Amino acid sequence: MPQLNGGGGDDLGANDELISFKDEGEQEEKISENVSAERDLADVKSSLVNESENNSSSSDSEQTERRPQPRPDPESYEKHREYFAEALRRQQDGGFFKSPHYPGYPFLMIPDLTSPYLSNGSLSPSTRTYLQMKWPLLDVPGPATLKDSRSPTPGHLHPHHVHPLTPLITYSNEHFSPTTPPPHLSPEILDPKTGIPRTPHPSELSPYYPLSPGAVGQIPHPLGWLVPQQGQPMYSIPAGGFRHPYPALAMNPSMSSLVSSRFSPHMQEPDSESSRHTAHPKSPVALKREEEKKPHIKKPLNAFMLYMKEMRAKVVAECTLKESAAINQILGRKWHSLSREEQAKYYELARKERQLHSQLYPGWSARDNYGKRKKRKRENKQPDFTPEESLMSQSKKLCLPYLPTEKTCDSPASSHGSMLDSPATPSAALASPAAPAPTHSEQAQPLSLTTRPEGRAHPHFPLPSKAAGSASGPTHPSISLHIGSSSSQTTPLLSRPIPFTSLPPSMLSPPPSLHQVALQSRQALLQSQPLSLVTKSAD
DNA sequence: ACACCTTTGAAGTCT
DNA sequence: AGACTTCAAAGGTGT
Repeated sequence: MPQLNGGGGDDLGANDELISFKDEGEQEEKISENVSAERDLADVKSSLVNESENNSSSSDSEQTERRPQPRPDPESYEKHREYFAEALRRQQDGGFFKSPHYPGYPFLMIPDLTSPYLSNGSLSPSTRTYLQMKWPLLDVPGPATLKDSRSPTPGHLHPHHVHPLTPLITYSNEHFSPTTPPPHLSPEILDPKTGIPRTPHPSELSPYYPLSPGAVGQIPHPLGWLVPQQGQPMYSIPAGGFRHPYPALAMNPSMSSLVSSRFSPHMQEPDSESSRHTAHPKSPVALKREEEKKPHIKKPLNAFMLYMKEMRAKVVAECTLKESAAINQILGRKWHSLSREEQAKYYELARKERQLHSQLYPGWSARDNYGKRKKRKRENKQPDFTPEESLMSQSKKLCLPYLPTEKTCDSPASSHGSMLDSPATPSAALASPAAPAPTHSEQAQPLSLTTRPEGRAHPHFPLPSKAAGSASGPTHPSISLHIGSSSSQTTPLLSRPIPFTSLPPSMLSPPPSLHQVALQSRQALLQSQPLSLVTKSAD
C-alpha cells in the first residue's frame, strides 16, 4: 500500500512540519490503509495529463458536453451534510477523507475533534487542533468511496459550501445555494478513465486557490473555513480563473513534471494567456492588461482579521448596525477585551496562516499587492492639524476602547465587566502552545497602544517598538508619543498618559451600551466629529 | 463603479 | 532603527 508521502506525496515533507500532526504515526498508518494502490495514483496522473492536454485544446463547453451536467439534485444539500458528517466520523475513526475544496493545497487540515477548543463549530488555533490531510489526487480514496456514487464523495462536494463543521478549506461560497446544488455533486464527474472523482473543471467549479500564477483574480483564503458562519472567500477569484483543474499539483514535485511549466508555485506569467500570444510582441497595453490579470494573492490575515471574520457575524447579529466601520470599532474593542489566551489563539492562527501562505506562494510578497488598491486619500491627512485638533483626533480613537464593554453585544471574554476591570490574563498565554511563535514579528504579541488598557499589558510581552508604529498608524501618527511613559501606571482608566486634558466628563460617566456606542460610532462616521463617540449622550 | 470608513497586525518602504 | 505606508475583511455610505 502506498504511503501518501511515498506515492507521490513525498514532497510534502516540508509541509508536514507546517502543522503539527496528531498522533502522527498512527495517522500515517491510517493513511496507508486508506489510500489505494499506486495504480490509482498512476491513473490519476494519467488522467491529469489528459485533463491538462484536453484543457489546452478543448473548450469548457466541450468538456461540459463530454460530461453532461446533472440536473440539480434536491438532495444534494443533504448529501453535503451527510458527507461532512461522514468526514468527521472518519476523522474520529482516524480515517481520512479528501475534499475538492482545496485543490490548491497539498494537504488538508481538518479540525481535531479531540481538541478541547473545538466547540460550537469554532476551531481552535491550537497547534494540535488540526489534522493534516494529504490533498487531492494523491489521496485516493478507497474503492468503496470511489465507486459508491450514491454517497457524496469528496470529489462531489461543492467548494463553496461551508458547513459550520466543515474541515474543508473554502475559497468561495458565492455561488452556493442549497436549492441549487452544485453540479459536481453528481457522481457523473468522475474521471472517465479511473472512475475516480476528479476535481471538476474550472468551468464546473468556481476557481480555487491558484497556486498557478496564471490564475486570474483573487485567491480564496487558505483558512477561510475557519470562519464558518459565512465562508466568504478570503481570496476570491473572479470568473475565468484557472484554466487548469489541478493547480494544486504545482506544489507537488512529483507532479511537477506534468504541470510545472504551467503551475509553478512562483509568481510567473500564466501560460494560458501569455504563451498563446508569444508569437506576437505585446503592446504595453496588452502587457498592462495581463499584468492586471495576474492573480491577486491576498495577504494572509492577521490575528485581528481572523478574529473579525469570525466575530463579525455575531456582532452584526447582536446589533442593528450594519456599517462595517462601526462594527469594526466594536470588534476592535472586543479584541482588546479578549484574554491573552484568547488572543493567542488568533495569533497562532495567523502565524499558521502566514506559514501556509508562504508555503503556497513562496515567491509572493506583500509588496506584490502594493498599489493594487487605489491610493487612499490619507496623504492629505491632518497635514495642518493644530495640536488641539490633533489631540481631538487622537481622543476619538483613544476614547472608544475605554468605554466599558457593552452588555447587549458582549463577548464571553468581556462579559465579566468592563474592559477597565478585566485584568490581563496571567502569563498562561506564554506557556500556551497557541502563543505566537517567537518569530521576529511575533516575539511579542503586539499591543495596541491606542486601545489596550494598561492593565492588560503583560510584562512578558514587552511592547515592541513596531507596535507603536503600527498602532499609531498613518492616520494617527502621534498617538505613540503618549504611550511610552505609561508602563509604570497601574490604574486602568487613568493608567496611560492620555492627553485628555479636555476629556469630557461623559468619559467617566456610566458607559453606554455597545449598541449605543455603535450608534455613536455611526454618528461619528456620518458627522466626522472626532469626539462624538464619547461626548454624545448615551441617550 | 469605486473610494471611504474603521479596526489591528504584518510587512513593506522610507528616512 | 524607527517612522511611516499599505493591505488584509467587511459592507453601508457617498461621490
